[in-house]
Amino acid sequence: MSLRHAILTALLERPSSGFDLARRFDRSIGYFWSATHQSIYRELATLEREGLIESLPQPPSRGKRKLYEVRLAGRSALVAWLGQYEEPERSRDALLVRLRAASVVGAGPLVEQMRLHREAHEERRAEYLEIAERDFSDPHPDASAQIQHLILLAGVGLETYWMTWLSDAIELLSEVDRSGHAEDQ
Amino acid sequence: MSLRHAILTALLERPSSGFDLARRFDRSIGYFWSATHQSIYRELATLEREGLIESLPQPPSRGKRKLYEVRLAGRSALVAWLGQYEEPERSRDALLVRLRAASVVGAGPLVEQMRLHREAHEERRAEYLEIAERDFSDPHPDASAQIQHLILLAGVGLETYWMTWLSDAIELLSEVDRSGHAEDQ
DNA sequence: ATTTACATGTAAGGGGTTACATGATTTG
DNA sequence: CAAATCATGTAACCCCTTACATGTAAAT
Repeated sequence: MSLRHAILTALLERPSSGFDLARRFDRSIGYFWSATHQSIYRELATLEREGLIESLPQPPSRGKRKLYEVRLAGRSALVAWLGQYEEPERSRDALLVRLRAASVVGAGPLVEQMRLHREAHEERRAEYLEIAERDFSDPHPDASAQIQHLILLAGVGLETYWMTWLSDAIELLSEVDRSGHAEDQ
Repeated sequence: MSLRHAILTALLERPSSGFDLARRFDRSIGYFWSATHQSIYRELATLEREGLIESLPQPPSRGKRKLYEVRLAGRSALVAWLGQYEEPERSRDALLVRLRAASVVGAGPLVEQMRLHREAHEERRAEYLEIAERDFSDPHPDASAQIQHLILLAGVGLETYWMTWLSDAIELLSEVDRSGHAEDQ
């Protein structure tokens, strides 16, 4: 149920088309809730059917921009959702599952994969820092900007965390590799 | 595709029933890939149909334990999967989506939710530390134990990270609340 | 004998991904 | 006018979750 509320949030800030939303997701809400254009279009259709958003009147045709804006019912639904408590989800990380498998059948090419993951996290971190500098360097930000900055910093911190953990992991796996393989246990 | 490989890993360590796996997942692989008993039973059935695992011959009946073990093809499939590179997934966190919404419609009861999340992360962290002390205090662990310890420490670090970030976030949101609401922007 | 814990499943539905289809607009 | 880019959608499938159904074994 998060995608629809992410969409409502984005549309409240600025009426947009599905295509716009897809692009905006890639560099803001998408840090913590990525979405493909297909899922966005589907959710937009559902939201409109339910009367939470409406498309600005334009001749509807396939290749034409279709702008949506949030109706009052949509804003209420968002506020209501904001009030619902959800337990924190357990994270799902295929790399950790691979590492767990490596503890049984040997690391194989996993160390190299971890190096690539570390690079990916480095790049993502750099990207976030760039955005932070560009969009949140105002010395007297309003409340909204402060919160958005905080969210971005959550991303920076997470990427940093994985970078350091991966470095430790790579080091340990390399040592283990040198001094007898896991398979031999 | 991670669940099946998590299951193969667990079964390689010890032939188990679906019920066993569900319990073992709760306190090991489940740190990074949780699974309900329903999904485990379904995947076990699929794996058996595909010939990657086999059930030990016993009169199959509904309320009776059904032990599975991994066949050679299953081990090969696991090793093959281990060699496949996957990009790191973007994390999905409904709380961050809520916070993003709060930057538009105001924080409302979100601070209290964040306190509860912080508590949940504290508890999970304590749980992991307990397991670490109980299972990984051997001064000369073998390679497999070292890797499993490393995975557990990834969990500890993540929980710690979210605890500190949430503390910062709660503090900022409280300040923002005191000095004029986000809604008023 | 009944309750509780153990154990295995089925069914429906939600939400997401990948692949594919199609039209409109801009640029060389 | 051809190609690239912008833009909206459909269809099939995958994996997971929630709710429900059912049977066995141990404890009181």
